[in-house]
Parts: sequence; C-alpha cells; structure tokens
Amino acid sequence: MVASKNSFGLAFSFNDSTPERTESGEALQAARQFLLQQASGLNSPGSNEVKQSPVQVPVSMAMMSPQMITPQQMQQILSPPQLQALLQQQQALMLQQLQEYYKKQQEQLHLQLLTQQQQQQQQQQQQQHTAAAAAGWEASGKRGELHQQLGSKQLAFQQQLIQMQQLQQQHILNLQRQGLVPLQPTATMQSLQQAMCPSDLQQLWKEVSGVQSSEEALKQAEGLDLSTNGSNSTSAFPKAASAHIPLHSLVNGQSHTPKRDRARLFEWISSFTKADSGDDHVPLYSKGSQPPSSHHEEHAGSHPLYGHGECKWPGCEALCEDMGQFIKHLNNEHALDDRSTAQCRVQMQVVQQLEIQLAKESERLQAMMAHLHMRPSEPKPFNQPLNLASSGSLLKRDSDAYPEGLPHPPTSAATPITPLRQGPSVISSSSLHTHSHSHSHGVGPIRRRNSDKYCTPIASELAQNCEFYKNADVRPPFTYASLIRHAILESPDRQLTLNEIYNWFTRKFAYFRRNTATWKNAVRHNLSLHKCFVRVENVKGAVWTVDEVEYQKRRPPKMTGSPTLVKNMISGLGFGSLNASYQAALAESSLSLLNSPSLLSPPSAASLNMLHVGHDDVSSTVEQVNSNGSCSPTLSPQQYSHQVHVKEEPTELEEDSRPVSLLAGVTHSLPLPSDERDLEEDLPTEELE
DNA sequence: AGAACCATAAACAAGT
DNA sequence: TACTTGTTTATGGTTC
Repeated sequence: MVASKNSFGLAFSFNDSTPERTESGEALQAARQFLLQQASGLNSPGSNEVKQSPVQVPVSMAMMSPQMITPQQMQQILSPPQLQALLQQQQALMLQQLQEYYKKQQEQLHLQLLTQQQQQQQQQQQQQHTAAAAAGWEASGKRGELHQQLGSKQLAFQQQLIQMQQLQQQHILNLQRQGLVPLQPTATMQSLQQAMCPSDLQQLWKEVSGVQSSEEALKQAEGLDLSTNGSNSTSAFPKAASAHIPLHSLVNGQSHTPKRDRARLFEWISSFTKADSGDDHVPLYSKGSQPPSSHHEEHAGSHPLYGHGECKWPGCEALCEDMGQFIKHLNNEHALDDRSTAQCRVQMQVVQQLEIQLAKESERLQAMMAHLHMRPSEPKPFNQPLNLASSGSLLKRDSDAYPEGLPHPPTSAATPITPLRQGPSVISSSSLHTHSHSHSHGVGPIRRRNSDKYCTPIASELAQNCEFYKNADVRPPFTYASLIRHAILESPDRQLTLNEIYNWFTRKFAYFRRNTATWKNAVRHNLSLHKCFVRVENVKGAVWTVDEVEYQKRRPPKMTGSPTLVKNMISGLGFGSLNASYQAALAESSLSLLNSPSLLSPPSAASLNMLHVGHDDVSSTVEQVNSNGSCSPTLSPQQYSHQVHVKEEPTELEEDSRPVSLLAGVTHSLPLPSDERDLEEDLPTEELE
C-alpha cells in the first residue's frame, strides 16, 4: 500500500504496483507535445471538429516535428511575442478541445444514464417477477449478497477511479499552469456550463440512480480531495463535494479492490500516464492523440462510449467488435448499479471541478499575461483567428499596421518559413528599425542583409525586444558570453567593471533580477574563462574589455546548417524545466543560422532580416541599443574608438528610462520595478480586458 | 563515444 | 570579518 502525494497535493494511493509515472515534468512535456500535435495536426484525419478551428498555426510551426523540442529552446528561439502568439493559438486549440471534451463527457454521462435507466426499469420488472416466483427470503438474501460484493468492488474501484480522475485533472492543470490552456471565465465557462450543467446532471443522476445509492460510493465520489484546486475558490460546488474524505479511508477501500479491477484501472491509468513518459498520446484522452470527438463516435450510429473497437467507459476498455456487441457489453457490464452511478458521480464532480479549476487558472493566466505584458493585441478571445501564413497582407504589412500603442507582435528566428501574425518584430522600439521592417518581413530575398553592420543577432534581438526582456521574466536566448560582450561593447568606452556588467544584466533583463548569486557567478566564470574577455587594470580598479579577435575565434556551435535541429528547436513550446544552458547557445547560433537565405526563403521575422550570417553575434560592433536602455538609436560604439581608459561611474540612466508597457505601447511608461512583483502591481488590470 | 560548448555550482585566493 | 572580485575545477546537459 503506497500512499503518496503528488506535486499538486492531491493525495492518492495505490497498491504496491502503483505506476509512478505521472511525474509532472513528463506530463508537461507530453502536454506540450500534444498541443503541438494539435496545432500542427489540424488537418489530420479524424479531427473533424478541431479542423474547423479558426485558429491556425503558421506553416512554419505546423511543419515542425514536436517530438524533439525542448520548451526552453522554444522560448529562446521564438521571440517573446512570437511565443505569445503561438501560445495563444495553442491555447485556443486546447480550449476548444477541452470544451469538446467536456461536452463529450456530458454526452456520455447522459446517454449512459438514460441507457441504464431503461435497463433499470427492465431489471426491476424482472426482479419483481423473480421475487414473486421464488421464495422471498432466498431471493432477497442473494440479492443482498451480490449487492455487497458489488459494493466492495465498487468502493475500491471508485477510489481508483477517483485517483485516475485526479491524474486526468492534473494533466489539465499542468497545461493550465503552463499557460497552454486558456481559461476565460466569460466565454469559456459559459460554454462549459452550457455543455455541462452540474445541477441538471445531479438531478438526472438522482432520477436514474435513486434506487441503489451506495453510501460509501457517494462518500467516495464526493470525497475527492479537492483542496488543491478548490481550496480558495468560491466554488458553486455542492457542499457535499467539498467534504474531504480522509486518506485512510481511501487506502482502506483500496485493499478491497479486486485484482481484476485494479489491473484494468492500471491499464486505464496507463493510457494517461503513457503520455507522460513521452508517448505521442494525449493524456486527456483515453486513446490516440486525437480528442474523443474526432473518433469513430462522431460517425452516425456510433456511441460516445465506443471507439477504437473498445468500450470507453472509464476503466473498462473492453474490446467490442461491433456496436451490437458493445451495446451488450454496456448493458451487462455498465448497468445501472452502485458502481456505475458512483462513476457517474465521480465523473460529474471531476467535470465540475475542472470547471472550477478552469476559472481559477484562467484568472491566473490572465494575471500572468498582464504581468508579462502579453495581452493579445486585440480585444479578442484566444480563439480569434490569427493571421494566416498565407496572408498576403502580412507581406505588405508595414509598421503602421501596428499603430503606436499597440504591442507589436515581434517576429523571431523561430519563424523562418512563414510569417506569424506579427508584423514588425519590434515590441517597443517600433521606431528603431522601421526602415527595415517595411520590407524585411517580406519574402526572403528582400531581407535587409548586413546593411547595418551593427545588427547582430543578439543586438537586433535585444534592440527589438529590449522592453520585453526588461519586464518579462524570460531568459534571453543568448549565452552569457554574448551578453557580456554585448554589454561591454554597448558601453561608451567599451569597457565595464564587473559591477557594471552586473547592472547591465539586471537592467536589461528581468530574468536576471533574481537568482543573482547564480548568474553573477556565471558572469564571473565567463569573464575568467573566455579569452575574449580581457581584464584591464585601471586607476579605479579593473575593467573588462572584449577582444573581438578572440571572441570570433570561438568555435561556433555545430548546429550550423542543420535544418533538422532548427526545426526541432522551432517546434518547441513551453517553459519547461529543460536544460536551459545549451539552449541559449543553440538559439543564439540559430539566430544567425536562420539568417541564411537558403533557410529563410520567406523570411518572416524582421529580426532575422538583420542578422548576420556569422555563427554568433559576431559583429565587432554593437547595434543601436543605447546604453541608457532606451533602445533608441544612438551613436555606434565604433564611434567611440578611443582607447580604453578609466571608466566613469556606472551610469544609472537606465533607472530613469521607463520601460514601455508592451501593452500600452511606447507612449506609456512605467517605473522600472526592482522586483517583478512591483511590476505586476503596477500593471493596469484593464490591459487584459 | 568523444569532442566541443554551455550553464551551474563550488572552492579558493586576493583585495577592499 | 564580511564582501567583492577573480580563478579554477567539477559536473551535467546538449549537439554534432
């Protein structure tokens, strides 16, 4: 007997053979893959409903293989606004599928209950006849015995069912935590409630199952430990459902679980947990990577509980050759009894709980997006159609397609093939590179190549997204060495003290405002390790300079020219916990790689258009990012050709430069928060409205 | 499998 | 003494 507590605090227990595969990380990965599959598989056969989604994913994303992605890569390859765009698309997809899933479950419940109601009536009639014919004492005794056996089975089964439901729920929670599942209390919850009215279902259940309600089953059904997700929510949940059942009762009940049921349950659970371990299956659904709505049951004459030749009753999966056999199976194995009704109850509560959780996570997501300035550019719901890759307007879009004040969805190296919905890749400094935007996002050949020798991958990326990095806690897709070099070259004297480098990091990147010990150590480590960084003694101490020759001697990351790798990187998604270290290097190099005309036939990302072909931000100069953090064009560092000399006190001009809200546009300003929380508090809440 | 690269952690020393 | 700065080593992850 193993009682464990998962990462979400959901207490559940398994018998000895508990498949402990629901590691959250794997689940997240599976969820990401699922989302990507959904995003890229809109045209896959069978996804009839999803296919009609107005949300579309750019071909550049759809063509990518989702299996080999790393979320961190995705985060670093895609520019932040592109991440946002992709996220939104996938959120929309996920939302749709969630809704369909709920509808499906409701449908299943309803149909099953109706079926059982009929069967119940038949059984009652038969029992009446039997009781009349046989000795009343015998008949009732046997019935009671059978009932008891069934009840004990049910208890254990229900417990495991609950656990399974929790696993199921956790998958969704994971998705939600990742921000992959958009939760919009308004439209979403309305539609969900339309699809699933708890009171109606409860009433329906009462009508159908009023005869044999097992008290234990009820307790278990209602005893789901909902503390993790409903603890602080004002849930409209039935009061009984909020009563928590002690863990030991679950455990005790477990001991009565027949082995056969356990085995089946484990099989069923495995169908979810398999996805966690990297399978290309969807955790949310019992089989395959498509939502249930896209399977056979959609066909005429099909049954919501029947698909892939097997029964889809929770925990069953009995093989049924045809519909007739399935109906028989349904009536025999899933007749109206305590177990079935309890399962229905569980299912109802799971659905209800999901709704509650949906609302909560929706609020959280919106708060997160508000904090990150990731408001969708329009007042639009997530499932608002995004610009299509084939949209010709994209190719013509000028910077004024995004009026000032609106966030300019930036492009990034992640969209080498087709444009995303973004126009200029500038988030905040829309005026900085407008001249290049006008044509750069067009088809490949028009890219503005090296015309600006100050445009390096890191420089252009930072120039365009400096406000984003400044405010969003997103790890910049560059190596420490590149960032250090950039900081040094960006300084007027092309030299910085260590402390000034620190300040530059914290100034430019919200990400580096925490874990200071870690990244500062890394900075020092890089300064010492790389020959390209030269320490120059000074009157005031030591400053660090860059030896460009040495810097460019660095061996470029070997991923150059590997479309597969690039593809995999691009197809990544999410903000997982994968190794972020090498991702930066890869992303960094990919920036330049993607600049290759051969790979960028239709260059979509304006930022790409300014990239060098070098392996890194190899330009010996630095682009227009001003050292005061204003991202405004300034003198080229090359104009500061004088020799290294004593540096002045670190300029804190940046403290005065007010980060521009990505949402409000460049005209707005916010005080630079010393802490992300400050920023969050400062954010106008209506931005996400 | 190994090399190369990168990030992270940590120990250590010298200077302030 | 405490902190900063700088060096070095070790480890783990990734890709080619």
